Amino acid sequence: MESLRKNLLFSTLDQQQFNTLVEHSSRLQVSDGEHLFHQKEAANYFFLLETGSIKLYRLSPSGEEKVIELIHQGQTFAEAVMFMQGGTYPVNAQALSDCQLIRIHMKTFLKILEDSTDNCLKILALMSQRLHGAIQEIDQLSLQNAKMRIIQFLLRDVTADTSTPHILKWTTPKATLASRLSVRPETFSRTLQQLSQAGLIQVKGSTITLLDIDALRQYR
Amino acid sequence: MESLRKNLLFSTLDQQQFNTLVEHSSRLQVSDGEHLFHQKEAANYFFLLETGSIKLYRLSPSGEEKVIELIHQGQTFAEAVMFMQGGTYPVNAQALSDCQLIRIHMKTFLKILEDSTDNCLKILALMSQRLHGAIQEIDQLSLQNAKMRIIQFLLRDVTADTSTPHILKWTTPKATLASRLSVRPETFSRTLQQLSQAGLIQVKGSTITLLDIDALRQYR
DNA sequence: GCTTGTAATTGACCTATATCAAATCCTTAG
DNA sequence: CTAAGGATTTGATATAGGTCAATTACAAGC
Repeated sequence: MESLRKNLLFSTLDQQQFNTLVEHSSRLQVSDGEHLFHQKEAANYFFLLETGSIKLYRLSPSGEEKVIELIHQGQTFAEAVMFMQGGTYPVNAQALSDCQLIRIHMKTFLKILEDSTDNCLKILALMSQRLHGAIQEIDQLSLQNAKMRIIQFLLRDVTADTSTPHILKWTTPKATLASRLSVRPETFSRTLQQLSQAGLIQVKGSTITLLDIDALRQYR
Repeated sequence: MESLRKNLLFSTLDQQQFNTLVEHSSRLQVSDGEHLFHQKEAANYFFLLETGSIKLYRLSPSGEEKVIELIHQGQTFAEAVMFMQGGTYPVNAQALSDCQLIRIHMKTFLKILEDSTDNCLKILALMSQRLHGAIQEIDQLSLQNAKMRIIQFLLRDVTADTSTPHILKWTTPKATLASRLSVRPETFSRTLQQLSQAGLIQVKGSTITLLDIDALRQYR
């Protein structure tokens, strides 16, 4: 349970608290395509993803899927459910590859929180970060158009260094990324095409090279 | 500071904590149209709205306004900022009418939280509720079309009772509501028109009568 | 009551993005 | 290597909802 200790969320736990937590946590695997949990299912655990990637999605009344978030290794997810009244998962979680994860017993963790405000505050920070992310998302959906959302996504983890071309490679199917960005795969493809033609990026399968970061920023 | 005591957020404070809080809180008014705070402004206070209504909005790069949330009396807002790294408001807050509110000193409240996990957990519950709301919002924006969002909005506080026509009246300018719902005022107007023609609702100025709630539900 | 300014509606038109279908490309199993 | 099946791209077309402009309704002050 090394990876637990390393996670920021648990960093303020004292040794005893940590041991209790470990006792009530277990490692589990899900294979590519399998579901970890479904929307509206009673929630007793939240998770830390050790390896692999997971998509959290919802279904519209008409049955189409919208990816709410992509989880990558090292991230925890579904902790917010701990504090919600219903106590059911608000999304579906499906593995995008073989995954290894640790599931953490909510009740146990809650008990620990009750003992120490330090931990409480830590998790509060996390939650407000999530909330802020969500607000960000809302205004991207409502104020930005598809092209801008896509560019934003491309620029996501570009740091200050704007001169060197930046290479990014993705492992997630394009259709999934498209859903995350709330566009159709066709539109996603066409937009990359466009940017490519404009000389801003270069697409090679699932490897994208950002050629002109400043120009992309301009756009966004 | 009666209204503070009544608010769920502060319900678990003991007398001493409450007094401390009151000492560091003050009542203030903003008149119709005035701003309470702006986006990116350093945040030292969060608020409880006693009377009136407030809109929280953001501006797109191109300067257009998107209403993120409408605050009504009795609600607290901007508490999440307390736990955020930057410590600046992520939205603008503007009064939609003359407002009376209480501003609460974040640092003080944080100190109190540090003393008692009860309060921490309470606010965690609130935050996860907010987060859940935001997720709800995201999937409404991306999975639902304008008409459905509008209907959803009309049905918002319709309870179980589906037989009696439900009357709702709004005090917020239509353009503001439209922005909240991420549609243009024109579209908002036209959609209401449509629903009206279909015999599902009846529009009289800012008073709407829901004539056929079941049919509306059907739609959504 | 008027008059003036703002808000809401209506109409005509346009565009971004969805949809549907077909053509490629890519990966994997054999 | 080859075949099969899914993923991705490309093309053609449709449409929800945006934009712009004109019109009407409504409220506030005189």
